[in-house]
Amino acid sequence: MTEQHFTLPLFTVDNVMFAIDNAKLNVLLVKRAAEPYNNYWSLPGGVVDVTLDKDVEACAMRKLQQKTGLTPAYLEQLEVFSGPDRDPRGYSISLAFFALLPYTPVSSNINSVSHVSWWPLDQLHQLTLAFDHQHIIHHAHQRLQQKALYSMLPVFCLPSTFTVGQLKTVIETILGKEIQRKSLMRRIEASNMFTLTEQKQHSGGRQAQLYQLKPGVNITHFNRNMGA
Amino acid sequence: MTEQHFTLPLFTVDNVMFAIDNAKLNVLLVKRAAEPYNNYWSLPGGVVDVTLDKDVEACAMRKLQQKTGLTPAYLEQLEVFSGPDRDPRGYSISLAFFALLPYTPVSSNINSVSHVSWWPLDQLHQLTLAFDHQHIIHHAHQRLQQKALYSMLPVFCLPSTFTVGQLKTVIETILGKEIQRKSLMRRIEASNMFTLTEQKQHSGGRQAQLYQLKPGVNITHFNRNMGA
DNA sequence: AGATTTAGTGTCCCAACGACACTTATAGTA
DNA sequence: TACTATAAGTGTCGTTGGGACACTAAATCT
Repeated sequence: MTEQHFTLPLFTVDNVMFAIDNAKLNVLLVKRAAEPYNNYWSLPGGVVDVTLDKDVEACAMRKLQQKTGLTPAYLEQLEVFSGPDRDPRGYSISLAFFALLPYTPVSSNINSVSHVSWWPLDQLHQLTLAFDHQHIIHHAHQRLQQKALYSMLPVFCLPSTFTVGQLKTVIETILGKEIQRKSLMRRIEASNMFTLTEQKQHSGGRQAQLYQLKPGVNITHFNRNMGA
Repeated sequence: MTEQHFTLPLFTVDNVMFAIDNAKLNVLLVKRAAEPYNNYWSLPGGVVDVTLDKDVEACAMRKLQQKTGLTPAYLEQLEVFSGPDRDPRGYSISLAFFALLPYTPVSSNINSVSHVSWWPLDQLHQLTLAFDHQHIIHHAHQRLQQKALYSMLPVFCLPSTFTVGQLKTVIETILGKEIQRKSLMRRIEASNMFTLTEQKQHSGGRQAQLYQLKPGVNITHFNRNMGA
């Protein structure tokens, strides 16, 4: 492995992918298999390949696919983190992405990475992550909480059809506090983003209405405050 | 594992700096003095100097200072624009910043750039800008309008002490529509971000109360919808 | 002194939402 | 079959923020 010395800063992409499992918010991490931070858990990311990636979003998607086998349901730019000290190899610039997905177990037999794993967010402080990835995750989490208050983003943590109860649980998990079911239904109604389907049962209760995203709806354009 | 050889994309920083003059929203542009797009108007920006810039924000500030002589009152990351076609020299990645400043005339005798000038936003469509800068400005404008609705950001287009009337004019210029003075005063009150000072007159009317940002207030953390 | 102009207030109404009690539908179990 | 637990969904009150707009206040101009 050749040690590279940059006169130009190194530009990389990192992904903070969230999913909800077992009523907990999880982040997808990969164990590094190279120096620096060999064997440390880190965010899945990498370097842009100008022959493969039509833009940085495509790069982020490709890296996620390649390193974790998963494809996010939602992806957006979070923020650029930069400086001379965040990578021991020298000045580096990283564009962090923020991604959501319905929880999917990961198989860790992906090439080039020894391990892939979902980690509950509330256990991350026990780990020492590579680079400033702990810091990046913290920012991503804050963004997720912000957006959960005033947008419908959390639906990307659910399958394509879902019930109000499921969405309520997801939002509560993200926010770490309870919300009013009534308020959520009003939001769903007012957003005009969803259609109904048949029915579906749940653990010992009345059957819940299934909702579904209307095709071609831009979910990021709904503004309403909740529990602020 | 084999170390792959990548053609590294060019990473640059571009600044969309807004100011209000003559009841119009203006963008600061510089005339390029090199290929490609020689003599085209463009956003002031450049490449990171790892010896000078402690991070990308510092780079953005330095480039603005160096190319235009102005220092923004507010600066935040906008978005990363990337792809193989936005720069004829090849694959490029640009982090765009979004900046605000009380209007200040520019002197165009800055080294390395032939001209610097404020351009009214509503005249930009008459120009052909370098690269995808028109596109970037469009995004920045949308962001500015969004934030003008639910934050106090527009105060950065005013001197450190200002009147409600001035702020009203600034917001109306940004949004392109009138807002209620009463509503604005309620927002100022509710935000708890400002203190009062003495008085000041205006063209043929009652003297207006001068407001001032409280020290150490993070202006980005006020959420309230206006005119949405 | 009166007109004009801008600053600031008082008040009505409506929309959004938290809170919470109430009704409805389903599964489990006696 | 009835009773109970549980989750889904509704009705409604009260609060809050903000649009609309008329009103008062203070300054300049003629």
